[in-house]
Amino acid sequence: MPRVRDMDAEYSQNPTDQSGSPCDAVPITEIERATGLTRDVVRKWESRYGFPRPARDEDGDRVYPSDQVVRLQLIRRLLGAGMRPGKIVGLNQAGLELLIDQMAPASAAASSGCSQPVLAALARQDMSLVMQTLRGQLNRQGLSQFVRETVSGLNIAVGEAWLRRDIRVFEEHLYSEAVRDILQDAIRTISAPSGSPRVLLSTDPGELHTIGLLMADAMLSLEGCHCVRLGPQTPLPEIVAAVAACRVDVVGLSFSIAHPMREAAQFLNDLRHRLDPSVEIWAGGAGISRLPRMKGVRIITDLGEIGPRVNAWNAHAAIADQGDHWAVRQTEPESSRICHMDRVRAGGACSAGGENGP
Amino acid sequence: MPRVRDMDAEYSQNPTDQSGSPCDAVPITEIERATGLTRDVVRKWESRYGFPRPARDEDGDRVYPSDQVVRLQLIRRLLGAGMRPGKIVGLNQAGLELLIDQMAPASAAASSGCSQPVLAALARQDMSLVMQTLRGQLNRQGLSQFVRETVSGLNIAVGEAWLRRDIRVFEEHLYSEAVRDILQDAIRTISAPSGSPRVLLSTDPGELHTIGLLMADAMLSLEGCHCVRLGPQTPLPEIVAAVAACRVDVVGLSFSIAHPMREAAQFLNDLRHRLDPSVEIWAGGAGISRLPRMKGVRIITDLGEIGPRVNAWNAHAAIADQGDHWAVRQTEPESSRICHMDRVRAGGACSAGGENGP
DNA sequence: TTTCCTTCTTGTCCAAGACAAATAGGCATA
DNA sequence: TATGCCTATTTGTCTTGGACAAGAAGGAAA
Repeated sequence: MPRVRDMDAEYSQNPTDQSGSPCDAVPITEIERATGLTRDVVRKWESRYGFPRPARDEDGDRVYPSDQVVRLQLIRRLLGAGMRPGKIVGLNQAGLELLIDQMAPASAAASSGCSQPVLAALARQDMSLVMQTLRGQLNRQGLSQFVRETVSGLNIAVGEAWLRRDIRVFEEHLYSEAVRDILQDAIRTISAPSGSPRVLLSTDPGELHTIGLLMADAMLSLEGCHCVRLGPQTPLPEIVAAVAACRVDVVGLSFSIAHPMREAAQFLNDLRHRLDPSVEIWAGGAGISRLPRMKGVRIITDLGEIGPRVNAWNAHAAIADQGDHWAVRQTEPESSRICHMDRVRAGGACSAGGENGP
Repeated sequence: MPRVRDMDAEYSQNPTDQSGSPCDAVPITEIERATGLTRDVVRKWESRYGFPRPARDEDGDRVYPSDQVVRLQLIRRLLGAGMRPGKIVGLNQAGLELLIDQMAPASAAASSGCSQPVLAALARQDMSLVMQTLRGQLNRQGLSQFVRETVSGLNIAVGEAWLRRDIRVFEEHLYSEAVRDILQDAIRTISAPSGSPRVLLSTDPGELHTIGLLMADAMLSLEGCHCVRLGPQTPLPEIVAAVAACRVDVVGLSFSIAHPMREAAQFLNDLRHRLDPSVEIWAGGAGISRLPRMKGVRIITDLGEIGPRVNAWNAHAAIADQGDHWAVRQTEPESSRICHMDRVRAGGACSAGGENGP
């Protein structure tokens, strides 16, 4: 039965915030953006688990108090870590935080390397110290190790620090910008104008985490690949068009945890069907960590895989150039698709989650 | 009434695509992605205008033939150019293309400066030529003029070229990345670690166009300001927290045309009420072009205004240091708000609708 | 020409339910 | 103890038909 927009006093728990501030009356659209959960899901949770329990505005539309938004964000992260909605939706904040604590009890990532000093500097908004520390680490380790270890670890550490409320969202943003700055600068200094394979980098529409993309760009550039960056939010048909126009050999995509996995799977599937079979798809990021295996899509669970992967591609290309292109590519042993995609999960490339929303 | 999932033979126009290819049986989720239109809108059009008219799969779910997807994409473009749905939804493909052709008949912006060569190179995806042309122009003009004239003009030219179908969305993305690259590099070379005022730069949540932000960053850095970049999509409370924590003097915000104006107005209003009165708000971008004047918010209509504005701030700060801070600030003549804020529209860059919403 | 007001258009949200795909849990087998 | 299969439950996505406010258009008055 369609709802009737009554102004029943029953719903009068409206916060009557006399300043007119919107922060305690978040509309459902904003929830979608802030949490990555769809409207339908949020409404279903409400009816199934009794949470969230939004107030209503004068039109009868749902408006969520900010503490419920925070709880939804915590739930989203726990979901990404493998929890089931039935177990955690409806837990109060203390319960959620308890789960979080006992889930990532000082993970190795957070305490290794230069995570501690960076987090500390971040918490004081001392960006020059952050930059200095990162640059120092980059110079010590070299770009490859820096990306694979330091940035990966920091992404996880920052995400966990947010979860633990050690740092705030805007500090996460500051971190993102700092890393973006350093990576972009480093990539610029590598000149690989005509290497192979040619790789197109993007994220699916709705994905904003560009750090993962930059990390991939760095690793690929180091291997001599020619990277075509499309930036975030490229619609599928445009990716297809760009692949043809720019004659790329590989499409690299990054998915963050903030994104519904279902969509990522469908996106990859559609993309696979629309691309020439000779174009490979390499997908990475925490958003696809527990994706069912798909034919014709390579899941990159660790940035360290990129080097060997590029070498393999070039080897195949060399053979293919002597004819028999397809046969060789097809007989590629399927087992080479490693499946220890456990770790990285919730911690892969861009799990820092600093953008979209929270 | 809730639908009943019947398998009525009435709907048997299902394309029975034996290859299983999704190309002629596109689910509604894919429509959302491919067109940027929401499910709700597509369904409403179906009931209101009789288009699109999807087939149904065995579950009773809508599946769209690919030609209808194409028509929806054309409609989306015309909508972005200001047409009304009632006039164009339901037109056949020929009618839609006719409308597109007779619109956008080559504007002045597209033919000035180095727009022509850049557009031509872009249409061939010759990114090294694009970069070379832009860098040359930057060196000839200097950063300030380059930003104010070349980039501004190109943003418009690229947007119009997209409308005319001279370039595609992915080529617009390539342009964005190129400009981002060049601007970020140029900004890096300016060192102004401790200048004043300290400016925090962000966009409201829902805003993705970062080029405008980079342009502002460039202009501010040239004037010796210390810029704190928060990146796009920072929620309002986080901006407030960041202002306090980073002790900034000015908050700079960019709004693109793709954003509903009333939201921008409300955002600015809320922000104004939550910030300390001594913190100024400078807002720019085409999204606020015809905003009613607001107390305590400076509208920047032209990037050229930034220089004088910074000078004025520093002069006021000097006076304020001798007391009387507020009185002086308040008597600033309001008339300095020029109104030829037409250009810069959407930052042109990503206006193509590569993102989520209509 | 500009400003105001009314009417139409159009996007967003709602409720309640249907259902498939994913997952968990039990049980038998190697 | 591990592994595979099968059933029961969970959970996300899609459905219909309608309500409604913000926005645009069109017309009248200044």
